[in-house]
Amino acid sequence: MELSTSAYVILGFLRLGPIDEPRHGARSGYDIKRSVDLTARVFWNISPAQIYPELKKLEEEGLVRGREEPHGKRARRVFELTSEGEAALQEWLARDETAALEIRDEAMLKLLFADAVEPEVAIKLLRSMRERSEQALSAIVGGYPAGLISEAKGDKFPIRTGLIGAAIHQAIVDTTRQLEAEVMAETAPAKAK
Amino acid sequence: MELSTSAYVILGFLRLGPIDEPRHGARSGYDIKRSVDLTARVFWNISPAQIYPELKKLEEEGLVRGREEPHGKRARRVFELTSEGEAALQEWLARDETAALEIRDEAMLKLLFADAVEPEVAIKLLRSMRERSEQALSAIVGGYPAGLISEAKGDKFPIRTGLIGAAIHQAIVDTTRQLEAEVMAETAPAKAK
DNA sequence: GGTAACATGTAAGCGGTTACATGATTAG
DNA sequence: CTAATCATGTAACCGCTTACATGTTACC
Repeated sequence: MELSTSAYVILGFLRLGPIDEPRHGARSGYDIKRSVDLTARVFWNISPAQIYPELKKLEEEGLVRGREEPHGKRARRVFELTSEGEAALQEWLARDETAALEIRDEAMLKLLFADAVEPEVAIKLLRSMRERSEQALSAIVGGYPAGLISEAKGDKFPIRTGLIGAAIHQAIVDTTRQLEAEVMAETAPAKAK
Repeated sequence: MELSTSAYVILGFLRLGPIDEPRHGARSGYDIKRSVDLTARVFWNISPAQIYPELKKLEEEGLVRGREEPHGKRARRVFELTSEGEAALQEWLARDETAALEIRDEAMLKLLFADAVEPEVAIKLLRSMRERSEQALSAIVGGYPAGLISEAKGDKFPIRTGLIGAAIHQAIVDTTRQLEAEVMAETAPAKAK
């Protein structure tokens, strides 16, 4: 039985359980989307249009179990892992394959070609890259409480994953700051001597 | 006139000119693919199936100029930027918009859920992440001579972009190594005391 | 009373990959 | 002689995003 990566994301978050309010393991599609935005967004994204059909498929395959749990008149369908679902998740985690890493960064791309434009434009590029990573950093710090909740439940890896994300963006901040200085020094060499 | 990001990648590499053998500015679709693999792969990828149709479109729009330049009986179609193409590239570079950054990393994803499995599996995950980035680092170092060629032509940003890529992967190597040690210490607490 | 958040879904489209097809040339 | 590289393309498919549709509840 072949599952898409998105399927495993859903299984994984159902296992982690609610990130913000610790009810029990059961979660809605909406909750999953919110959790992804809170903890995984830096390295993975998933849209509602993927989540809902995927949950249906997973239920048909017996990897998750859903039940209606409306709040008043507001529809709400919550899911939890079956033992088959947990097994599928663990099999995926242990699977011995080199995991795919894909980065698509328009900013780096523009920087690569920045010799075609004035240094001022390049500096702007570097600055906006830096600011983007600074924002990502505070987003990770903002998601830190969510990690703490996981940790309270005995899950230590959400915070560790956040650490890696933070290190990546810190590296970008440091390097772009350095390059900004370098390019600016070339722009105004009149000041030297 | 709206262009896709892939279109700008092609324009950008045509402007940079040949990365490995400095002929003149003209380049084939095949060359573009090779250059991307050599210098931009860490943060952007593009497949032949995108390049060839896009070159045709760009020629129709007058942003590139192509001519046949066969090597013996082997077909070869080389392109160079028109002044309109150069202008389009510069407009894009200077355009004031927050550039999109998208990361899709299965390894990080697995790590996020690693509490579901034995610590040994998590350590394996961390190790393969580290090795992946170590490989990326040597790929960047391997592409360094290509950057030097650009620099010889007066283009300084290819190397600078490489510096950022290297910093990112160095950060991953450092952080995963640290986490490996941390998890291993928890696995074998018997040794303590 | 209005806006934001909660909540679930569908349809269309597109950007991109995989696989295939074809053939020439060079290096070992 | 054969494998690798050079070189250009097409067709099919698919994962994913955007946009849309719909209604509820909480909060200011």
